[in-house]
Amino acid sequence: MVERQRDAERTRTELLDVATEEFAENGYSGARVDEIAARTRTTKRMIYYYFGGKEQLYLAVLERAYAEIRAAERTVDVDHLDPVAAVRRLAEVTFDHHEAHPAFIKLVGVENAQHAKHMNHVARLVDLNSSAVDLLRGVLDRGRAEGTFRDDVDALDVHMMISSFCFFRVANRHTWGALFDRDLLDESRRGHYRTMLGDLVTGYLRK
Amino acid sequence: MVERQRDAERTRTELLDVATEEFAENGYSGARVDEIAARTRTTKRMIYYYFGGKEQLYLAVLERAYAEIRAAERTVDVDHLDPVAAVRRLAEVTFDHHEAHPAFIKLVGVENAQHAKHMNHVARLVDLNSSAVDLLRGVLDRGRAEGTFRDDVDALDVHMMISSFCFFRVANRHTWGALFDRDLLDESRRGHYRTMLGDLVTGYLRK
DNA sequence: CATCTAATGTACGAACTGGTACGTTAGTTA
DNA sequence: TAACTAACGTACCAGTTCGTACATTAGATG
Repeated sequence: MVERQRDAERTRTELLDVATEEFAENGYSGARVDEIAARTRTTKRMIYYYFGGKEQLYLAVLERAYAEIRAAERTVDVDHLDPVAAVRRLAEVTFDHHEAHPAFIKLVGVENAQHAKHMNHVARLVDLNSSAVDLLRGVLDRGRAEGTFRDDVDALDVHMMISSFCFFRVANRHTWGALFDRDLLDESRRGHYRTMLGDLVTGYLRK
Repeated sequence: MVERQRDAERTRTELLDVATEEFAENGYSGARVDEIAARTRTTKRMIYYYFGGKEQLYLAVLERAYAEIRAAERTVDVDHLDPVAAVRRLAEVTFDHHEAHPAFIKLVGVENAQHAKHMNHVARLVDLNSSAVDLLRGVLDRGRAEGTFRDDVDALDVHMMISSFCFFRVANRHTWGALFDRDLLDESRRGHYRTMLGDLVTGYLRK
């Protein structure tokens, strides 16, 4: 055995990284504690030392995944764009995020499969997410005041419209490949789908 | 022990019914063969007798679930409607189907989690599904010829647009309930979302 | 440099879980 | 009604998997 080096932070982070992949790929019950440990430079013992157990590790993974994606979203500056362009920009950012974070999408699926029972224990997640919708709500208000947007639309509905398109494309990639012989993530169609989403949303919003 | 009655068909069907729920609810690895058997009037032995094993049982479940939903779709008659109304009708049928078959939606998620590796062994599924898109393609052609629809739209893309909205609403119900305190399946919002989808799709298609 | 503790490694057990060997019986058929 | 087979039940095994008891050590602290 090579002489070990101690680095609590590194060990914790490494466990989280590997666990994220493992849980995303295999689901909660499908994920193997031994497998996670084997793919790190530490041992299974450390999962229990740092997190307490499989479930708490999963919780930590989930929290970090959401925190990362919402933090990135908040960096978007839409105030200098006109409402139509701003909505399109937000849709594009969501589109790009989903594509860049397949593990996150899978974790959302895993959590829904469990009726979001773990999520309820992480109050911080609610704040994180509602702030993302607030951004969109502001743009919609601006568009309404300006007269460009219809005034019967709800921000959360628009957020769902955008999310569903982006989510589906990543989440159902494999069944679509098998059933329709179409790779929804094929690079050559990326621009097409990105534009399509923008058209869809702005088309729906316009008076 | 009560005297047993023999009924091969009933036993098979009962196993499939229970297995559908079990796999949908717990995923492939999360599903328990013992649990499935316990919830039927027969024993675990019969799973191996009729299907061969856990994996083949899952395959049978998947195939039947897709067959059911596509069969229902084919009953829709759109030829007597004008293209716009026909598209709206197709969207509504898909919407209703997704809502009425949550187990099916979950199975799609489960299968994607496994990179659709089982689906590839069921050639029949491909035919089933492509025929559903053919129906839509016909309507789009008609609308184009008529001059109502734009002529740069692909039927598969429209199908995805519709599916993603319907799928998301059911699949991500729980995380949305937790994060945004909104029950996407709440009965009071059902009509709203159904209309919204129709508006969205027809709005996108119109010239 | 002696001491102490956070951090780490090893070995193992108890429960679970998919699968099977083997025996039994309901209902059909000659 | 005797013989036969599809249908079914019981008991058990072997591998897996989460979790833990216990031993060890790197590096900080005084």
